[in-house]
Amino acid sequence: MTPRSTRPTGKRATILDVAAAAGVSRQTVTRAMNDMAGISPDTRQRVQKIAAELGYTPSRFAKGLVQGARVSVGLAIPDLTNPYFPAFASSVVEAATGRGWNVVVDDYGHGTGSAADAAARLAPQVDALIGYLAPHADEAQALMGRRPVVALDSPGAGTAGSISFDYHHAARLALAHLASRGCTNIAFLDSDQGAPAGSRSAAAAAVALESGVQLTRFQAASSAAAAKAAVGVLAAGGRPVDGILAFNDLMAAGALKALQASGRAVPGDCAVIGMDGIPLGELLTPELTTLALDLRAVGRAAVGLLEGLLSGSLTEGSAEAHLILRHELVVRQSA
Amino acid sequence: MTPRSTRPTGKRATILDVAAAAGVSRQTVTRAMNDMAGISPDTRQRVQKIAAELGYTPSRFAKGLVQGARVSVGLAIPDLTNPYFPAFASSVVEAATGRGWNVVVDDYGHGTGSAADAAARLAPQVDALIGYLAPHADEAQALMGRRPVVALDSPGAGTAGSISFDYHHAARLALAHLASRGCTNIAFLDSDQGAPAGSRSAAAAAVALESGVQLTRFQAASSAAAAKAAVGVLAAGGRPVDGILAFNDLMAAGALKALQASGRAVPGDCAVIGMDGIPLGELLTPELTTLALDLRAVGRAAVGLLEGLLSGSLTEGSAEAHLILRHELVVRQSA
DNA sequence: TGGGGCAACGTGAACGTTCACGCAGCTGCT
DNA sequence: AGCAGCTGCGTGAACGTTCACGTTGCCCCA
Repeated sequence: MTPRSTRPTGKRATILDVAAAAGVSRQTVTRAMNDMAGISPDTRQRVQKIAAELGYTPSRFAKGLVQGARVSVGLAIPDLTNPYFPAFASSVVEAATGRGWNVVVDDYGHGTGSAADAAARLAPQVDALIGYLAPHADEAQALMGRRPVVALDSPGAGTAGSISFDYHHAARLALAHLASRGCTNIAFLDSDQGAPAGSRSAAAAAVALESGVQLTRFQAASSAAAAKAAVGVLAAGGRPVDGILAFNDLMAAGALKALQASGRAVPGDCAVIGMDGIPLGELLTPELTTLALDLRAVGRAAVGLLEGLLSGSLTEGSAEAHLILRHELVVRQSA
Repeated sequence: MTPRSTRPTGKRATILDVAAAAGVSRQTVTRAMNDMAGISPDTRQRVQKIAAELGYTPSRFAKGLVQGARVSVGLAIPDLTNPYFPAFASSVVEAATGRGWNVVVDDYGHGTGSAADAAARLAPQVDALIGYLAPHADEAQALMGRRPVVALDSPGAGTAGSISFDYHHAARLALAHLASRGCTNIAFLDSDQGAPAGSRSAAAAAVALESGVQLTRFQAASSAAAAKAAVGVLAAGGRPVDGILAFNDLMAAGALKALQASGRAVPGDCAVIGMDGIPLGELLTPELTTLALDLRAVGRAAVGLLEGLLSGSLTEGSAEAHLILRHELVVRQSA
């Protein structure tokens, strides 16, 4: 039917197939497809039409091989289901798209995957890597070789760049606020995932000590359901907690639900502070007081670091390549 | 310092640099790097060490050129900030990762971008495309040529595959439930984005007619804040609405907030039904009654369609390539 | 009438891998 | 002694593009 030229029907069309079908050379096809000069309007149209008919699509590999590659960055995320991460991912994608880069996302939360698996999958495909990689950030950097890795919330890792958070500062803000509300028996609801769990509760404990606040720590998986269950147990037994600081807003939401389910008023009987500052917090009842991060700034910073590292204007491991960001207390209704 | 061989310091190391430094041939380096047979353990180790020292990383372009490409699929999303989309994206990423594919994500919601922009960015980079592309699905398919596109919620588009939703069915479920609760003056809070806005409100209107329910339709942007504002206006004037069906859970959450802010009880004074069934709904107070989609199934289905289309076991445009999924009513507290 | 210049098109080379061979040298069996 | 077979390694070719030149034909002006 359609004149398929000599192409063996089944393999994809190459530039040579188009050239043959149009009776021109490779280069002329290139000129037509890429809107380059040095070709007559007639020929251009004719070639484009034939290319479309043949279903010709230039090979991104051949193109990448001969032209310098377009930067593509890997984004390793533990769980797109936790609203914190899409909020972060969104800002990374935005910043990357603005630079003409593209982003390959890997969510290693499904099944039993670890950050190391994600890094292994991404490494052969990308020029740089951003991610919540703890506790496998070093392994990820090894897999990437010279190519830069920016690790989030993974302090002390040997990656080219990193962004960490000042949990001492966060704990100070939160505990001071809870104390000023009259809370005396405060619980720190930590996540059992990621690396710096130890550092976080250590920070919270240290700050509690200096400010003379009674602080107990307990752990749960980083989800609303797990937090709910944990707080349910907590609320049931012993001396009642009158303030909860959660490791993220999702866990705080779960805590809220559990408290309400057990008939305790928030913030009346127990105040709750979250962490992250995701939009979810404003939708809850009561609206969530939280330690907010400027999430768009975090994504921008990560991509900015990568840009510096890739261009060489930032040397890997240098002080400027390791940012420490601070949370800000946003007081709403829950505390 | 380190013996950099003849490599011009600055260009990236190639397989030839490694071969020269190790005093072996290209092929032996290949054998060492890819754990192939036909090489002595000693040589393998030596070559791997030298490769690491030189920071050698095989070019994914050269590799892709000579071996059949690893499938990479584009995922075009309007707004990662709306929790529906990460939930969907998460299941797509999971299904794709399971097949050894990788996923390039483009969020075209930032700035003034449209689905067409996202498709244009992704087209040169991927072998297939999944996305909420309305109303530019046809354009996206054109950009992709023969490569398959699976469009979501974009019925009637000329894409190779599609997944649509039965809004008549959804409207029937919701309106019947609201009617059974005694609601008589119901509002449909539609989104002003995407293509099938018309079809959705048409479906709702049709169903309202058959069931003899009074239905007014109003529109807002697809965010909690916009929904809040819209409902605020609605609640202020005229005859009070006693039931709201929102286009998605995020808008429903906004509606909830607005109603409560204006002192109206939910569901006492006004019932609210959302759409999507994202986890957020369970965290709200009252918990959100919603028309739920099995989101993981949607992602699996999209990737499954793509697999069929890529392998040729599914012919593009055939009936089996166009799925229609149904929502299920999950009754919680808000209606 | 010669030739400078431009428009339109073609050709060798290069990008960095892997594939499919080929070729030594050694081992062990008949 | 002869040779098949294995181990370990090397070489030409191919993948599909673009870059940097060449080459042709034609117009126009001195």
